[in-house]
Amino acid sequence: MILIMIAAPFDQLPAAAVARFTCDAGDILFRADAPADHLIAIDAGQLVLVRLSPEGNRVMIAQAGPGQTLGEASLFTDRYHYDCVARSPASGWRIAASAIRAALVTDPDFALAMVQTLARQVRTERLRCEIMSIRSAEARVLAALRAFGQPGTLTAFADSLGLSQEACSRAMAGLVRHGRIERLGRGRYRAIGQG
Amino acid sequence: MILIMIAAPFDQLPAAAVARFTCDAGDILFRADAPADHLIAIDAGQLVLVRLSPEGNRVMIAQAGPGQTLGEASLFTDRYHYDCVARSPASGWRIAASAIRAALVTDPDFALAMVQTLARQVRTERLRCEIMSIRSAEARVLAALRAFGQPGTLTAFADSLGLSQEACSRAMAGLVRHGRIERLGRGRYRAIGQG
DNA sequence: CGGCGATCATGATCAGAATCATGATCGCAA
DNA sequence: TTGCGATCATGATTCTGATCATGATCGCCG
Repeated sequence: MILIMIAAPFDQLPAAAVARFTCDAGDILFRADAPADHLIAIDAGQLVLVRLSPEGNRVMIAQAGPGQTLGEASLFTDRYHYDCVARSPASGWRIAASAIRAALVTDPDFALAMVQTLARQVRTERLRCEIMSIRSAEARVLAALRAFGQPGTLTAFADSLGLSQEACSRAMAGLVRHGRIERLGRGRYRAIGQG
Repeated sequence: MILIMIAAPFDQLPAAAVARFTCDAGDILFRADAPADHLIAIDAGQLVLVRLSPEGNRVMIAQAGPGQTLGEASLFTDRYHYDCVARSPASGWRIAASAIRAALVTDPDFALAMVQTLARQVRTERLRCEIMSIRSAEARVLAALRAFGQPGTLTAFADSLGLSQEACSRAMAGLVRHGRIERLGRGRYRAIGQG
């Protein structure tokens, strides 16, 4: 038998509240305007939230990988506000929003852990907003590398910063020249002195 | 007697857990490495979190205004990691972290309200990120006006979008010309068909 | 009322990012 | 191994927004 652990705080929920999923790149986990009845915890792969801007452009809201969750807002709204799409083959858990709401009022430990998870998410999103308000491409890329590292491809990284792939690539090259970051390989970079 | 309401969910806490504060621009609400024993709910003004970068520059981590909270990390860590500084005259409440932790495990309604508040903040910040990734100044301003309206001055609005004041003003003028938004007065605009 | 600082509007110029174009490199699969 | 599509790197050009400069308008207070 294979045991696959589900990440905190959802390991405290009854087994009936969670369902395993696996998917391929391009699969849609949920769509905007669909009933928001579950959130998603990722074990492997990369998922992204995308939304169409009024002009019809696809805009990335967030990208998440192993250990992260998407769709927390579904707990208190009745419809999703964005599409959740797999960027690569991925697996994880769908967690019933109703079970989470129930556990919040009956399980103090779960409530504490849930608040902690959400507080971290707020902090991360605020940080992303501040980074995106940095004008210079090099400074923005450096700040993002220090804060989050480079989770996926260079193109996806550029998207998440509101930069074109070319501007991001050039900024990386400049930062390497100035000794602020190191190049791990083609399209893979890391801030100096970080894991 | 003057009654000043404290925002949900903190209105459910005992009175001893909250303390009113007012401060001037530049005042420091808490410092990095100080004991993290409270979080801050803002009634008026703008507060920012700043940290020193490896180069020694002051880097803004987050900014928050009326209705938002700062310092949620105090719930789970024993020291602050950033300075909290007032960018303008501000007022609000200091809320004891210990009281929040206690209420989370003893008061199911409070736990629900707290999670709801945080989930909404996550959604709002994600929306901000989405809007900031819109390239065109006019499209970005239009999206922000539709999503949030224009809360304060034009300059502050421009800042929150990562635009210069001049670019924002020009974008507003262009949107008015194209009939997408209406001008309520000098420096005050609104998306067509919104309150 | 008149003065003054803050905010907004707008023109001119410039820097830098987007875009277009092209070649290099990688990963995967036949 | 070879071929091919995806990704990355980089040059050339365009164009948008930042910046600088200036004037207009507003709110406030004496």
